[in-house]
Amino acid sequence: MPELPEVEVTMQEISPLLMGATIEGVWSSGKDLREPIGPGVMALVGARVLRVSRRAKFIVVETSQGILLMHLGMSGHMRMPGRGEERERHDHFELQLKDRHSLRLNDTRRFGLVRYFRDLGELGAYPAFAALGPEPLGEGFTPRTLHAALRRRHLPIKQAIMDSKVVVGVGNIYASESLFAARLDPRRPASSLTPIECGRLCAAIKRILAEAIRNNGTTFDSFSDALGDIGHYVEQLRVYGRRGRACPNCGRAIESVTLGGRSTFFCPACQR
DNA sequence: CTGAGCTCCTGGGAGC
DNA sequence: TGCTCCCAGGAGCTCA
Repeated sequence: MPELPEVEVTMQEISPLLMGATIEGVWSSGKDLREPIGPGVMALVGARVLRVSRRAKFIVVETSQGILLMHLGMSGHMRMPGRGEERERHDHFELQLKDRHSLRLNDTRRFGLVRYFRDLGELGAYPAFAALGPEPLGEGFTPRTLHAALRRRHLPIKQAIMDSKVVVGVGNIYASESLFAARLDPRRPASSLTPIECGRLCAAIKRILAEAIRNNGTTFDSFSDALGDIGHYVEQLRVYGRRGRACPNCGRAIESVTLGGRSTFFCPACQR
């Protein structure tokens, strides 16, 4: 469910709740997520939240007593329940805040992540964090950097842009959408893209992700943001999940193929 | 280094 | 109704 736009929307919504708050208690379900929630998180009790940000699909909560890194995985979402609201099935982690609502992570499939770091240095040394490529909406992601990153990659371009070393935050939905916007066939070898095509793709990724953030992300079965609002980008999807329906450009039927084990949607006429 | 394949986990829907 | 199979927004691991 969550790709970069969903994580960004979530981060923006939990930020006001967390900023300046004092963490009174930390609870976890005892079930492992992608990895066990280590006992280190208990160091956050008594801490004051100083900063909330996003890097790739990670939410980073900096406090006076260390850093909390959270990832929503495939099925995670945050809620901000008030006092006395019962926990729900698949709630796995909770920050209890002094004089405020709590923050709860609910994650059905448990592919999410909650991990504690003592400081920014330790976070920066975390391999999954250190190896991250450029932010798609940042200045570090340009046609030039994209072309350089793709030059030696022979796998399909769709898979390449989902590789976080190339660019972070582009998941399965927005990969198809971005390639449609850039008029590029998702099956093309990444190395075959010309600098001009890399320019189109870079611009398309930025535009699609920014649009999705403005629309509160995409709702499929259940994505709702931390305020319980649903995302509306699903109404804007041009190709994803639309096999057999008409291409919004040319009217030809959208096709689907499997690339890297993930379903991929495209217009065989518009995308070359 | 690259890329293919498998894995973690739960739940919903299709088909029989 | 109930079973089995397939699929789902992510990403880390191993192996060739």
